[in-house]
Amino acid sequence: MLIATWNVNSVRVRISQIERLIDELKPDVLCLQETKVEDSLFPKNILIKKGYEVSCYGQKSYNGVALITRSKLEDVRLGFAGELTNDSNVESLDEQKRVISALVDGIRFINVYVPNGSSVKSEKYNYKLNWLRYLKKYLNSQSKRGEPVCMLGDFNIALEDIDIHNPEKLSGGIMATLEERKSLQDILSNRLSDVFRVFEQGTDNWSWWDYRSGAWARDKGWRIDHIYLSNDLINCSKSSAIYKKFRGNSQPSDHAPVFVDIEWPQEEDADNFDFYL
DNA sequence: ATGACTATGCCACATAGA
Repeated sequence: MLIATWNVNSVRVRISQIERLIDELKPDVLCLQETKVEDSLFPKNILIKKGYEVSCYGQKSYNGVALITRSKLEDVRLGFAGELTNDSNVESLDEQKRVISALVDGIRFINVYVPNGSSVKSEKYNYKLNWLRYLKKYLNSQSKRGEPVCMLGDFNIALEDIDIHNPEKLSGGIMATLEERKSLQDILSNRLSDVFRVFEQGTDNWSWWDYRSGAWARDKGWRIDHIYLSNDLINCSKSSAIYKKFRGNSQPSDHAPVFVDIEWPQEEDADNFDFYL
């Protein structure tokens, strides 16, 4: 099962590139962030014609997330309210459309677009930290169902210094403060792992390059787009990579797609298979 | 360097991104 996440920075501007990604990789699950469009204007039909189901949760101009899947989308949950049904505070948080989840082939996909935070001194930084507190509540609530989990998207946090091209200068700033990193680690705790790091331990693996200052040409990026798998799924992972070439497209998103390939559904006797060869 | 690009909304620049 091939799973991909991509911050497209406008689904309408990027739709032909999304089609190309689908034709090239044929992902089973594609999660988009920053779709920047209200649901009635989301270009669903193009994707349906390619054999996909689409569920989107968006708004005009800003934010917006979507799930695009080959298999049936089940138990779709929109916003924090979709999971935290008894929390009256989530209504105002959901004014920004940043989280959608669904069951696909028995896996709970949680597609998130974490707020950027602007700068550490900004009020938006507090909004980000509060949003992360609710993401933890969300995970705590959904984990009671015992579903295998794939939480993925644009986290707007570089977890380690090796995830930033210039940690000496940028560590401690927005997307790389101790507070943000601890918040995300706290959400992951012992239940979710960054699957990219199972296959690649080095630096210089970026998923986002600023449009400005020739960041792409100079390869000065950050790795802020992540795929987290629960322990049962980590054992099924076969590969994970950043599809860097899409950042080199003409009129690109500033993010590249990230994907993971997992063995799913699991082979019945996978452990014994080698024995019989 | 409170900058640089890019997208949106409503057609002028302001806002947001990261």
